[in-house]
Amino acid sequence: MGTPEFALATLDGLIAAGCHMVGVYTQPDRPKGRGKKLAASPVKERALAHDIPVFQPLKLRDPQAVAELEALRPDLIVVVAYGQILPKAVLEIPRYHCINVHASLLPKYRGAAPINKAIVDGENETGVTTMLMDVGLDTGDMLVKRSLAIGPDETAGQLHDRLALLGREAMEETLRQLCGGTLAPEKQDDALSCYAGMMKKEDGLIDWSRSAQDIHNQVRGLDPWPGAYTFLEGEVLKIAGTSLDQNLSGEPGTILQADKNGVRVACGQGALVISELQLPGKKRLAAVNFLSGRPLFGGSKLG
RNA sequence: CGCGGGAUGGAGCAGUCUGGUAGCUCGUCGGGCUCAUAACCCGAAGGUCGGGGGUUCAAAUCCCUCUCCCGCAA
Repeated sequence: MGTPEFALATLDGLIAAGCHMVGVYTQPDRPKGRGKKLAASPVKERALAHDIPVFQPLKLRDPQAVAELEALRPDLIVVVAYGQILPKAVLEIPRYHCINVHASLLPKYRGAAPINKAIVDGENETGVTTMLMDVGLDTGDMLVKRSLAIGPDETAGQLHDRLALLGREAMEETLRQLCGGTLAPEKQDDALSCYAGMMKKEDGLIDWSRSAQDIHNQVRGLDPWPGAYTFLEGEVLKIAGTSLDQNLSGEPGTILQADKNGVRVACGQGALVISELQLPGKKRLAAVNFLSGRPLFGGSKLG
């Protein structure tokens, strides 16, 4: 069971491992993109390409959906970013377990947006954890953990891709242990847990009174989605590709310099160097190109 | 048919409403200045104005249509 791109690596791993998959569950096709056209999830497309039966129940709680799943008689259910909470009735179906791959070092960052939140919080390490699912949200006993260091300028998109691969590895190791009978479930320490709720558009609004480091974390943690933004003369201005300049300072939100090297903006502490900017209807542009068509001068304010 | 913005020399934009010699900031190339430079000065090359059709003496500009890109919303 899985839905977004993040789940593809693990799905590929299972396919490569030669697992016999009786079915793939994914979220129903939803209106997507500009034309509001129905779009299949990445997992659905991959499953179809491998001739694996696809199931897309609107609600997994629906007794009919539960019965349908039961009829498949799965030995094991692997869940990666499926997007629906599995009810107790479903958790009890497989002969062995329901195993989930989660993109954080549990018990930290349970929930929907662990990758983004870890960066926004300025963490320098994260990872993936596989667990035996229970009725709680990412609260099951942990099985295999893999960690990696977060680069100082790494974006959520980059980290996402690395963690997806790490997740596949963790899942493969978990399967080896399962087959070898060496699984060693470990309880989570709830006292150390924290949750990463779904990211919202508003989380991208920049508060220039915060430190340059904090804003830098926010920008890369929300890149490529939902994106960090501020306002330029009443227009939404998305920014990306930031770095720090601790030698400059000024009234928060003030543009200190704007040239081919980037747009330097004063923050509560230090300054932020912006190398990519984007206005509504325009493409994301490198500072040098952006400034060619839209000159910015020191002294003007953002926000 | 969800709303909206856009496609103009290599890059980013203006010009479109009020049809009539293609403009700006960069980049590139040549020359100059300088101990030197991504700095400054002078000069040059480079464009079927996204594709197709129509109106007109004349279309980047007006009308129809197609393709692609992006913001919002989901």
